[in-house]
Amino acid sequence: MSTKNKILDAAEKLFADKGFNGTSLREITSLAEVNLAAVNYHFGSKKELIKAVMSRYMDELSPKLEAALGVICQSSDQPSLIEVFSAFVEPLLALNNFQEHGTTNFLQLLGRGYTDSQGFLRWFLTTSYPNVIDNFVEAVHKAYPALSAEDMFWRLHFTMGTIVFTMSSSDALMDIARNDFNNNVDIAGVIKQVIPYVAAGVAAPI
Amino acid sequence: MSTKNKILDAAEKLFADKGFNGTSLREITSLAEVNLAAVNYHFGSKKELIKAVMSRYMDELSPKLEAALGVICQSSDQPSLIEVFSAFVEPLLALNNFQEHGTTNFLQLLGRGYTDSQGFLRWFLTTSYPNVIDNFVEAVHKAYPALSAEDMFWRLHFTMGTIVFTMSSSDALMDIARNDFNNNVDIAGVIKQVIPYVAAGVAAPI
DNA sequence: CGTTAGTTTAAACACTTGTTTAAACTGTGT
DNA sequence: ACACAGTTTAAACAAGTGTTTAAACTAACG
Repeated sequence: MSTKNKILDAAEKLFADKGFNGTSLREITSLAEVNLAAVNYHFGSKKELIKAVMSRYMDELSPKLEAALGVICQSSDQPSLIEVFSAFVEPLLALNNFQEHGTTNFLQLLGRGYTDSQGFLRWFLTTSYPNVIDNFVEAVHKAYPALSAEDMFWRLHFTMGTIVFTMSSSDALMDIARNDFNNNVDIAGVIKQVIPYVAAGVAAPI
Repeated sequence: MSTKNKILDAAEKLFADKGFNGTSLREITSLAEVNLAAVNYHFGSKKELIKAVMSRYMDELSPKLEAALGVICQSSDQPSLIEVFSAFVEPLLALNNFQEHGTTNFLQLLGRGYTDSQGFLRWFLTTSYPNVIDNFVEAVHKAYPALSAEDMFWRLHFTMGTIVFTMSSSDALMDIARNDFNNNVDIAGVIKQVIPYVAAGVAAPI
């Protein structure tokens, strides 16, 4: 495996676990078993490394999401909100083939991107991958045409918050669920739980 | 104003803005216009300062929340979920009398507590103020008895995520809403938007 | 072989972090 | 006036941060 990929793998794991601010380059290079200076040689800076970690996932995920949402938009039937949100499931779970713990890591990283780093990552993501968001908004509008643009705006952000916040602490939550309910739930189980919740939230009467 | 309170006020503002990890003691003491060593003299460590900032709010808020939720629990009628969540509104908005921008600051800090600091703040809050959570769970159960303990657990965490995530980026969101919809929304308006969403989410069919 | 571009390495850089020290200052009570 | 507890202060501490440097290594090509 190349030095570059060793760094990306180690950084991904540590960033998801402890946040971008909370992870030092020395921790990353030590886990990756490469020299400290290799990060700046291959990526230029820590900020660029963060972008590279996120891009690796987004480049894999965004075409699949665009496609799945596009099918819903172009179908002649009116979709249910459950169907719209379910379009995310398979592409998200497929990240587990792409990388070990890919689904969890990506969703945790997404959450970090919103809370760490004063929003520079949010800006990077929304400007780099606007089609995903556009298709999503269109699909939701098709499923619930009565929703005004402003209500839509707020409810999509509430949904984003639910997903991202849940996933960024999903390890702790799954531990609690295991202890308190003897129910061995995994990331797919959490996604199954959250879809009815957000679908009902978006569908709430105005 | 005492040195201790000057530190608490400055720390609160900076913590809410940039997170616990992202704020240095020198930034705090410089904004508070006190000596650097004053933090360790009055609070012992940065960790204890974080706890103190949160405790100041929780000690103000938790009796009011317990009371408001207690009323619902002890009433003979079955409450709606909208009523349960509405019980939070007045105590939360009252924080604006307690401190400038108190509502926003507190909710942002709560969000930081879940994502920064590897969960030590979550542990501190749930063990220090268990009655609030217990009363809340009881009220929700009364409004929706069919919900199993496990489903309740997940949906309450989804709700927590919605609130906390929304509020931690509420400034940016309100700006967007102002630009895109010419609608001058404030924090009370956001709360009005979010209550139907979370109520519908928790009430979703199983 | 010798050259050269690409990569890895140890060391140092300048800077920031939370914490501690010991001296100076403050006001209150004797 | 003195003493003393409480508080503030400047300075230093050790440890950790991202980044840069220049030398060493590696492999491919003429």
